[in-house]
Amino acid sequence: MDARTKQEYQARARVIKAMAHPSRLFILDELSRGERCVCELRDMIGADISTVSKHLSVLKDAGIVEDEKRGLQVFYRLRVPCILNFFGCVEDVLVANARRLSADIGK
Amino acid sequence: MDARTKQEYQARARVIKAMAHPSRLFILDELSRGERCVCELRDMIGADISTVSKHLSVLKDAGIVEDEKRGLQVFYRLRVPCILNFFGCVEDVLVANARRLSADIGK
DNA sequence: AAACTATTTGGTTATTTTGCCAATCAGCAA
DNA sequence: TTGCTGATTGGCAAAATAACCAAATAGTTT
Repeated sequence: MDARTKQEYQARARVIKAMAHPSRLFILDELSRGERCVCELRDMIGADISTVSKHLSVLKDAGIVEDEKRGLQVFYRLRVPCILNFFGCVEDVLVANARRLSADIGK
Repeated sequence: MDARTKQEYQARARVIKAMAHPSRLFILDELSRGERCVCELRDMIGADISTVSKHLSVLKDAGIVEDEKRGLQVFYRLRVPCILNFFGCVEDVLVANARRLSADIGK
């Protein structure tokens, strides 16, 4: 794998890594239904607002979400909607895992 | 977010986290073209074979790939092909990022 | 059985990530 | 200006990841 190819995979990994956290997945799922301010997300997630803010900045740095300040609040929304395609496939993996698990128990 | 919902997002994050590494993304991309043995992947990635083996076990534990031993070699293949849908979207994010970057420079 | 090959596992160290608290910043209201 | 609210930033300790080497395992060949 040459240096150029390596960089390409690093760039891709950076995007996926940004999604690889329960709270951040939740945020993406929620934003798929429309924009939300930080305080709404904090209420739903139940973590410190600084924690939620940092999760959002991870998503923003990766280019997955964008923000807009209106008055006191900052609203976040998805920047690239295709992100949602991910969920269906992840669900497929989980279903397959569940099936394997019950098959293994059957043995 | 109740405990049950939290667990669901944790399960999803586990799958995505398994993909969130350059070498593991490369492996998935490569496996999309057919099964490969560990030594082939090691040659392509250029890391220690123990490192590659551990990456593969991360993907396997997540239920994304499966392995089969034939003779001395262990072959890995994708277990859930829809994983590949991810790449297209990740690419979209990267293209959008590149566009934003050049727009910012233009300012 | 002994030597050899392909892979996995254990252990160590370095690095990254996470989550909270405290402090700061930005916008609005009194 | 002063205070209040929403959000971000800096800093720290705990936890999770990553890569390598060395050792162990499994299967082949001689």
